[in-house]
Amino acid sequence: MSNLELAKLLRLIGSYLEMKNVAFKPQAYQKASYSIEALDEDIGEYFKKFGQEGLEKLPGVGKSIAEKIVEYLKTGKIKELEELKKEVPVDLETLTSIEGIGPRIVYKLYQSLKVKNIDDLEKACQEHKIRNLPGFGEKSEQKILRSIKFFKEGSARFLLGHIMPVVEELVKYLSDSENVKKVVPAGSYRRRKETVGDIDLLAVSDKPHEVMEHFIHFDEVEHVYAKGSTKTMIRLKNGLDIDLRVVEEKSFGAALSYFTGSKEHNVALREIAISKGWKLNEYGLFDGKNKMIAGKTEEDIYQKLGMQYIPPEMRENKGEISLAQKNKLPKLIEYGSIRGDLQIQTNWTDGQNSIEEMVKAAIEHGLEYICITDHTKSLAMTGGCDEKKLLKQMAEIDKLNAKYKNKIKILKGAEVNILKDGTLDIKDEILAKLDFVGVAVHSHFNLPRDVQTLRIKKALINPYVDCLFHPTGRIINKRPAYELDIEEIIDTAKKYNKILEIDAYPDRLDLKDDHIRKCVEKGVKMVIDTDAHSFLHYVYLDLGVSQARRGWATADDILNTLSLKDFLRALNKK
DNA sequence: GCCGTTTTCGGCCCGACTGTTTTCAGTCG
Repeated sequence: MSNLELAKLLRLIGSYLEMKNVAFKPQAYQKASYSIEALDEDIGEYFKKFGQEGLEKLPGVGKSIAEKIVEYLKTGKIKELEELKKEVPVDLETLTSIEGIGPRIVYKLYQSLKVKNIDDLEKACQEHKIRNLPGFGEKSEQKILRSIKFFKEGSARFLLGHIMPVVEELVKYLSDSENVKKVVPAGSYRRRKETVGDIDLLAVSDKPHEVMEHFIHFDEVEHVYAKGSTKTMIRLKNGLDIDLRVVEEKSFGAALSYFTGSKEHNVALREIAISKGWKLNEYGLFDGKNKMIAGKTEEDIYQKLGMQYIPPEMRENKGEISLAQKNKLPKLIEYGSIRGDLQIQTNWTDGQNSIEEMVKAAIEHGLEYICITDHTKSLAMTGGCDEKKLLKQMAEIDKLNAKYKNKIKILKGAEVNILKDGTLDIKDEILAKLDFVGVAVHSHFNLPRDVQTLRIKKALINPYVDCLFHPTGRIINKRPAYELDIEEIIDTAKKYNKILEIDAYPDRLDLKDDHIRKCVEKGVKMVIDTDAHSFLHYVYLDLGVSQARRGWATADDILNTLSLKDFLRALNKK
């Protein structure tokens, strides 16, 4: 995990330099930071093998940054950063994660009001100290307060996609112990909710003391709240709280069901048990004479209660129980069943990797086709493609298709920007040459609901457009969706045979579960894309599948479960 | 601070938006 830590420090140096209005260096640090993050090997190991010279071969890393990396590897610190921190002792990372607050503002507020952290900032707003500063006013004060509120509401929960690696690592660490018979994460993590508050792990073991001892010695543990033989609670270095419970084998299913939830789902199950004169709790399902009739597996419990096994992603008591009782649960889309990724950015715009690098990684990931969808020209900050650049990219893709002929198919596409009036920033004649056209909103988030809806509808019904990317524009924990009549967008997609995207990127997951269910009900087709900006991002495909399963989608609802041939046929039918 | 099949020095994605302002600074992506 030291790669992520180092990347964070480099990014922080960049932010400090930005704070002081230093030109160009911030971007240089940012770039180097990406590069470290993208390295698929531990930076320490890499350094051992290739030395400082090797570090300097990493894109964006030159002599100066390489030296800082070596310093970090040897001492765990970077002197320059320590000095910057001393000079301006603010919680820069947290402050700048508030929308609308960047390094420059942090600096100004520190200089004038000694604002060091979010609490200081909130207080300064409430005491109306900010509105009197040059360059600020009443509105900026209110905007900051709103952003803080949003940040605080969201930040207690972790993004599922961000914590999955460490949870999986922990589960593997526990499984590797000879004293652990099995270990499974329960809770909202198992239901694959887009954010989780904490993690509940369940384990079966004959030697709980040894297991707990092993547990608290996991590398990432920062603090042990409590340690007992059936329950131990710890906090990881990343701030995530984890409870481990050791249960008896005969109760494992009951405990798993109980701790997986949701609470509402469990209450409904218990009511069904009661109606039969039984009792259901975390130890098992018991009949009127208190004899245990199920509990070892969840399957047994559901069966005894007279219904189909309900996948965790559906357990929200939103109608799944009555369907299960009628044996009519949908057959949810399976993990690993996506065959093509249709939203991929490359270094032609704001992606980290070249088209070829993305292609190679896609092949390794077992994908049968991908679509390159770089941003278009009006998104200037990404170096968006204009018509000419798109044509050039198409030629490049032709070459790569020849080179990787029997391994993968690369489709030509774009993430075309929807302008304020609902027109697109790429001419139709060029769109006509693309295999797959996605459109997306990247500006004017604050239009009135009806105007926004009309704008997006107009873009979607363009005959050359196939799909609406990240339809609601939300960024989880950061920015709410724009005002939008999603039902009307879904109806429009139905009417004009358009596809809506499930963007699987961890902080987007857009469409969200409820919207997906509406699409399923109305027969609107969807695709699951990673919105990859790096070859590392293909792993997020299954996060999209999780979201789709939470929206009760079957493979039929998701077009990129199809083979290339069938997918293209489905596109051409439109 | 990094980079180079037009450069080892001189560039470095840049435009829209917001909230402040009478011309701009800061953020976003």
